Amino acid sequence: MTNNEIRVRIAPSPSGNLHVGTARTALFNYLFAKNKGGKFILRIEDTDLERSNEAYTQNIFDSLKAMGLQWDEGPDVGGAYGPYKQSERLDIYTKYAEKLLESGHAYYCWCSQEELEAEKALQLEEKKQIIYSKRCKNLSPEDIEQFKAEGRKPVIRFEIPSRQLKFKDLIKGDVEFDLNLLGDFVIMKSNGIPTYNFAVVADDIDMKMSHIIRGEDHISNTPRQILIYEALGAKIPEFAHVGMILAPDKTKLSKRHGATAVSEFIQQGYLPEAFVNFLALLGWSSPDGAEIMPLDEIIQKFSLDRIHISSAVFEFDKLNWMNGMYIRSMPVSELVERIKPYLQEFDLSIYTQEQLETIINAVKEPLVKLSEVTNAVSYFFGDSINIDNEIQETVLNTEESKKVLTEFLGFCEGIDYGDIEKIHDQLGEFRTMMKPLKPKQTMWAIRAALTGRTHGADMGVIVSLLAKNRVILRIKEAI
RNA sequence: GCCCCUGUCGUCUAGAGGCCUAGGACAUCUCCCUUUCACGGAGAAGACCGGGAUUCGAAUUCCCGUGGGGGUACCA
Repeated sequence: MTNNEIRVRIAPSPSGNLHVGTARTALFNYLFAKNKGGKFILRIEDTDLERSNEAYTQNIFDSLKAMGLQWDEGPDVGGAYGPYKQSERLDIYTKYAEKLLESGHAYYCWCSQEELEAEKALQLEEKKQIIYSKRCKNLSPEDIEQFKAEGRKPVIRFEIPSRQLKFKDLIKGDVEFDLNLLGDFVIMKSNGIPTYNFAVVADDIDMKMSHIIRGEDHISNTPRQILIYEALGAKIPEFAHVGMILAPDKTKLSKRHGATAVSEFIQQGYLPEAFVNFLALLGWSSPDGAEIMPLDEIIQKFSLDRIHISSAVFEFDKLNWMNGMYIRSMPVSELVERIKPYLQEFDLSIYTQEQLETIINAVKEPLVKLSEVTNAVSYFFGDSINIDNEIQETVLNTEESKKVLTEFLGFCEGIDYGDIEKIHDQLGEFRTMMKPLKPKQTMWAIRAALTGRTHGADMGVIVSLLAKNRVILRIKEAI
């Protein structure tokens, strides 16, 4: 392995299902790695004992896999730089913290929560900068004994030097911070668990990350992290901060805006490949302007410099369109398989696989989400159907419709139910027979009687698959 | 409050000083196709946040203002 190998990671915390924002960050990392022949690593950041949950970890695995973002190293597949779960790396952080203590970059702090809050309140009142006072920086041995006697457990704080810090972000460009505005921050909590800012750096060093591609909500953490790299004498990776994904009201995307987890979208009937394609276009654009592209094509075309600098609003219109495109272009046999979970309430055994494919083919056009197929296909099942009042009134109860259906009842006898093309011809004949009624009037009456709807699949398919008995039954019921 | 990031059609975006009469996609509207809905095809409408400055020339550079987002934790 060479020193300039590209290694990137996605490091979600299992305190919720995989969020679309995290998913997009994962995607960008994956695309970057694969485009450069590098490695994509999954690390689970479960140091928040309160909120972390095994079920969420599983959801993260499943969602990432569904999107096709297979990781090269991770908790389940292992790798040379494991373990890949922070809860299994606790001793590593302790060692790094001791190093920082020894080198004088960090110190123990015995302040209680209450003392800290009081300090903050005072600073607020005096309109001063809200910064930790460093009061524990130079404690006498007596003070420390005193604190210990009180049973206090210390945290470890990292000391911020007094200077400016500048770094080059691959997306944002130069970013500069005045470190005098930053307070000495906690790297080890009093319970011996590292804080986020410390653990990420320790892990990213150990796991040899070359690039850190993440959301811009981390941009203000970056100076603290760079300081730790420096203090540890480690190589600083390249940073790339991607704009946030916002809800249509331009606030942070959250539950109250509807689905936020990848798994929810998939459940609703969004195809993972369509979802991934859509996500890629949320902030990134291909050099040739192409929009609908499979993952491997996106990998080929991907580069960090085509990531848009600002945040993006997540709207459903384009996702819906794109999902429809993927549904329509998918081979029917595969589509049927993907659709089956949404057909559980029906007795599929009444049709052959071929017939099922014919049905799906006939109803797939207007589908936006797979879940809509349940309703789209319902009149192909069962004997009788329910017809709602409006259709009954406006379509079936007219004189013309009665006439059409009565005529059609007789006509049904001679239909060749096994041949859809022939049915088209025969329906054509029937329309001619019914002149001067408009073709549309004729067809609507039959469609309404057979399906209870004014729109739906091709009539040839409907008549053929319903077959003689059910066609006659439904026509009779409608008259 | 303070700090950081950011602002092109409703939305996603192209755009790196003249190629911009600002391009594409989705959504919207109109028309065509048609046994319905759709799909598909053709077209329309629609944007550079405001103000200064630099320049022969600015969506593109720089300042100020303003809108939006993020951070300011013993959360990640």
